Amino acid sequence: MRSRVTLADVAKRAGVNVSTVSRSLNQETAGQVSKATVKKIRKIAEEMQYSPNTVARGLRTRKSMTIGVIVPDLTNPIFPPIVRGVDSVLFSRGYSALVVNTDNNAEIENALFDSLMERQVDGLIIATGHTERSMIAKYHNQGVRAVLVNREASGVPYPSIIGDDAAGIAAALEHLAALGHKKVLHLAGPTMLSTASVRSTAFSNTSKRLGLTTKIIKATALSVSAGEIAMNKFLDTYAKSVTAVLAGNDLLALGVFHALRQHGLRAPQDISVIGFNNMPFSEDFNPSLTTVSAPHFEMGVESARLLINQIEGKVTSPRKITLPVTLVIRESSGPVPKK
Amino acid sequence: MRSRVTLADVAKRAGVNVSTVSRSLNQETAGQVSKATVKKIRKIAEEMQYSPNTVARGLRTRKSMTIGVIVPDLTNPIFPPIVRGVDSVLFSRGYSALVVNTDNNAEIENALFDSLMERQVDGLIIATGHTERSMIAKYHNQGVRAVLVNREASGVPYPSIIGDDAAGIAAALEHLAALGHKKVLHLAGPTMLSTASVRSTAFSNTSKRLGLTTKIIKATALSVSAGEIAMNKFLDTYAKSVTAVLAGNDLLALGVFHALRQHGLRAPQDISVIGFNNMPFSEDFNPSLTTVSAPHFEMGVESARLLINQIEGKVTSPRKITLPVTLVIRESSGPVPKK
DNA sequence: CAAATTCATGCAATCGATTGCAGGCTTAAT
DNA sequence: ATTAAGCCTGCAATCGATTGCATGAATTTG
Repeated sequence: MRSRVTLADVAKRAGVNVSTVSRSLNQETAGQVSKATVKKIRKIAEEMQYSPNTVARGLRTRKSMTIGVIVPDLTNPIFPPIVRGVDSVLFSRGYSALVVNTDNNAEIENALFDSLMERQVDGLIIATGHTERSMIAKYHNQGVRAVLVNREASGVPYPSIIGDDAAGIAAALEHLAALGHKKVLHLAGPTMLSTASVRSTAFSNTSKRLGLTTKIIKATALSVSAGEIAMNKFLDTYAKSVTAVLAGNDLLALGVFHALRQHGLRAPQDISVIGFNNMPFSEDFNPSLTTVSAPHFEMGVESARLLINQIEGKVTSPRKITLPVTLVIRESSGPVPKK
Repeated sequence: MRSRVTLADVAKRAGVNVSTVSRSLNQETAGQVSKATVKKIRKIAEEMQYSPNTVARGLRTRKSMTIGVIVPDLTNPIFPPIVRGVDSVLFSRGYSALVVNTDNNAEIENALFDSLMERQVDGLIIATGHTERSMIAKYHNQGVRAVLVNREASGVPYPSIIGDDAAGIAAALEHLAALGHKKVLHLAGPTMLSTASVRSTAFSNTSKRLGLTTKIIKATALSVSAGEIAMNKFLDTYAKSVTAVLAGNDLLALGVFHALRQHGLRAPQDISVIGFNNMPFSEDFNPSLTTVSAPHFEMGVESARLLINQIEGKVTSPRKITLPVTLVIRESSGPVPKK
């Protein structure tokens, strides 16, 4: 890399001290310098194409203008929209995002956390459901500023931004009930994941209220293959015991599609299927997936706003922001099959 | 953030100078310190949970251990695998990735570039096809180290890692020819995108070799909606003039599906459709998409390797790495319809 | 045993910014 | 005209590491 223009270079050319250049170029301190000098220095800096060295500045100011974003796996299509939402806010405020993937592995998460701390990030946006409470507690003990996104926050000292999972589950079940379904399966994600347990609880509550007969099975991960395995196992023994399945997320729902196909069953003719998230391309699945749409981009936006306000001490942030979700009805849900 | 343990803290506790601590903790300089001292200092550092301040180190060493990764849009499903490939290498070598999205907008790209430079990134991984040659030239003039990924490199001073697009297109066309197709449409991406023009050229060459009759239309972007619009327009006037369409990528192919549906046509019964990339979930489309599988994760891996080797001056890097692709045959391609 | 190396450590400069303090100069007030 | 009160600007410390050079001790060599 070619060496870049420094404050000292500009100062020399302008015949002033570096401190004057620094003050002239910084919005808040420019008032301390005469208007004429500011104008002259800005012109020279422009000509020389001066641009500040963020690393040097960060050392002195103890701010890196960098935010760590911790996700389980960028390859899961709900995360890119969140990251882009985060990014849009961060960039406009002069921050950058350092995105890391934990693969839901505590050891990796620890290593990544250390790496982020060494890089002096100013805060953390945590989108991993898996993160155990102890890990969060550790962050907090170290005085790390953070917000949680797409993750429940109970008993945790950080604010969180979530979609209204309970309302989404309720809307989905009401939709099924309206279609005449009485026996519904819930394919839940692993309980260690906060979204999974929240949705699972909402499922139990709502189905009780609606008077539905239910079964609940658990997948070992929030992935297509885990969903497929769990659903296959279920179909092997209980095939005709339910007329609909509500999956913990869209990937699990996709796994359900695969399993149904392997059992010669079709959605929605034999069994209705509903997912959660409205992930990109879920409308293009075969059949197109009825699902609960969560505002992932906005969740990213809100989490970044909250974090930065917290960092810059602007406002006392709310404990929790719940964003509305909407049920998107597509082909995969239909009336109860006549037997 | 709580203030962290510094070298000086460790030095004081150990009763030595900071320089001794620094040398003891750094692999390459530990030899300059007596074994006993090294051992003692490492123990103390461990106890105090010392971890280096990357910002301070970076200022002195003029290395930020950070790499800028420039993509058009993380939301396009081919990029997350590339980014994860990049990340896997970077992390294991102690680097971090700063991922930015240009949305194929030159102005934004410029701003992002400046921001990356201010952050003293050690190099760039460029995955934007759009980047004009002039922009690349600018990077090079500033002495920036970079590699291109998923992007053609002709006439450009940086090495590049690409999939074997020509071979992929050839395989797809041979597959179509073997199915009896004689009249094939190519739905190309905008020519300003390097992958689009490479694939377009390969299409022309191969179809000539195979003696196919062809039509070529262009979408205004590599997106579902752009593909849908272009294909709808084509179908409005030339509906029955081809029996197959080879799309410039999977998103365009998905747009083709939409347009076909709107015209009451089905793939592959009426028209066969082939995409490019084998993006995640393309096997779950309706119908499942025949496509050319490109090794995106490996492309990310190789690009990161190349860049780091270049930065650390290990080897003279090759000008170009071409990774093999494979045709994945699924439901969307079938024999020519009997009329 | 003296001279020459080698070894281990400390001192201090450096990277490129920001910022508290001081001093010179201008302007205003008495 | 003298003093007080700004207004600008410069000096120098600082952030937390790395590293060239110097120094004194330990070891080797002749």
